[in-house]
Amino acid sequence: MPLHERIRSDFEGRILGGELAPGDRLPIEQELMQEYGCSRMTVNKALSALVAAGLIDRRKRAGTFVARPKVHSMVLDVPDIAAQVRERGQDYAFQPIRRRVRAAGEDEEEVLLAGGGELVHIDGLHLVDGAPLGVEFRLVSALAVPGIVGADLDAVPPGTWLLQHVPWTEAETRISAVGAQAEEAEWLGVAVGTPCLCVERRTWRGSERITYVRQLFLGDAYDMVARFGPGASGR
Amino acid sequence: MPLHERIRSDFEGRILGGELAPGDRLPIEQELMQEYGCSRMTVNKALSALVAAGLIDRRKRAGTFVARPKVHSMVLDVPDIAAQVRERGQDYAFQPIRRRVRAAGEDEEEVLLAGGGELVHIDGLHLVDGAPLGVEFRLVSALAVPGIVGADLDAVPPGTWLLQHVPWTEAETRISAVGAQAEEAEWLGVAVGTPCLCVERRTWRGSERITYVRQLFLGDAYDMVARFGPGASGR
DNA sequence: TTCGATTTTTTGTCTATACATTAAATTTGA
DNA sequence: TCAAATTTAATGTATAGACAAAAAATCGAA
Repeated sequence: MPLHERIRSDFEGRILGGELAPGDRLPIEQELMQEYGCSRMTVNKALSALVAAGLIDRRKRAGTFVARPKVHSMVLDVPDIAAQVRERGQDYAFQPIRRRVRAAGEDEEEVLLAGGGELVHIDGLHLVDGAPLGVEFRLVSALAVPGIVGADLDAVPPGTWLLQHVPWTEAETRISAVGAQAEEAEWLGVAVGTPCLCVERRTWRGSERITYVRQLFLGDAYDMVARFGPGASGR
Repeated sequence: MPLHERIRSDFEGRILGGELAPGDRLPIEQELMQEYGCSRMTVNKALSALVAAGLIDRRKRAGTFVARPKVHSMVLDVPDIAAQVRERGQDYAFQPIRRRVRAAGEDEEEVLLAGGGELVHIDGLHLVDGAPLGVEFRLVSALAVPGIVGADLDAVPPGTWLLQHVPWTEAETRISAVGAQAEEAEWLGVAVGTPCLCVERRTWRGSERITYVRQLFLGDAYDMVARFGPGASGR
């Protein structure tokens, strides 16, 4: 393990373990140079990494301090549904319901997404061992993702297809609980009003909108897990 | 803007904008030194930051490449409910329902949490402008958080109190959708079976368990937001 | 040809030093 | 006394150079 990495993880451990509390002061770089018998650049590299991770704050002339936790952020594992289901030894399938290419409607969301072009509108069903797990309503910008128009989405669910074909994305996910509406309930094969986990996601590449998706999962069959901790900031 | 920062944001922009696609090769450090007229350490610092952000991969002898997006993880901002509500200009209050100090029950979760000591059991209601937003059922280890026994939790919700007093924690959150049960529905003032967002969280400091909480939020009044992208790794 | 050893290229780490920047601490001046 | 100017202690940025480590590329021999 490189020295700068050792210094970093030393202090990471002390902070996460509670030995160093928020507001506590860390030794100055000169002292750490002596303690670890290394140059200032090495110490600085270690501390810079801790700054990037949000664990410490540094102020010129004042020193280095354990940061107070600001936003309590966690890493949310967004499961690849197909992989997750298959991991449990069950069978996954995506069943397309509808698919058309159309112009954007009145909705501002649709107008922004289309960006002057057309929208590919895809509805489908996630199936586990033949039983519905969730329904999905998706819009994709034909301008931003030209390949989507001719793509074969019967084999691959559109989410997976997009992940493989759209290079780098920024996304925002909104999670809430709703009761299934009439049409949704019918597809899912449950009573109207059955609690479902609603996942809405908007995706960008740079400033260009790629897709909007709204997924409705049966509440008792699906849940999401998030972690917060030392492994959270790293990838 | 420092030079290393400029180099970093240059490439960040090109990658996020799609100009550089996953798998594309970046110039070697020597070329970047010439291009930016700086030393190798400066180039290296910029590229190291991009590695930390997960935007690029580097291999010795092979070079530097745009990374393929890892879609499985997003950053979930676990909101301090009180702060979030007040930000919207509404009034937040926490109404304690029950509070007692007791021994752990049969449940393995409770035994592990107590760790040989007692448990502080707190039930309460989150109120927005006087109306229920969610109910909360919480267990705190009295051994791990001695201060909790005498804490005044009428003014401050226990979640906020813990955040302020047990700073750096590791946590696991499970999110699902459920229908409100009889007692819960009564406290929330809704019909039994109303869809609710269920948030379960276990929290550690190091290997010591701190708290377990199960929150039930009205589905139409509360949602969670997660982000994936360049801003995700920062805090 | 094909496997194994050697070379070469590129990144990874570290040093020692220099000067810039910021803000706390101190001194100065009215 | 209090506020403005100065000093100073700490971090921030950058340089040039050295050697290490890994893996792709090349070469050599069975």
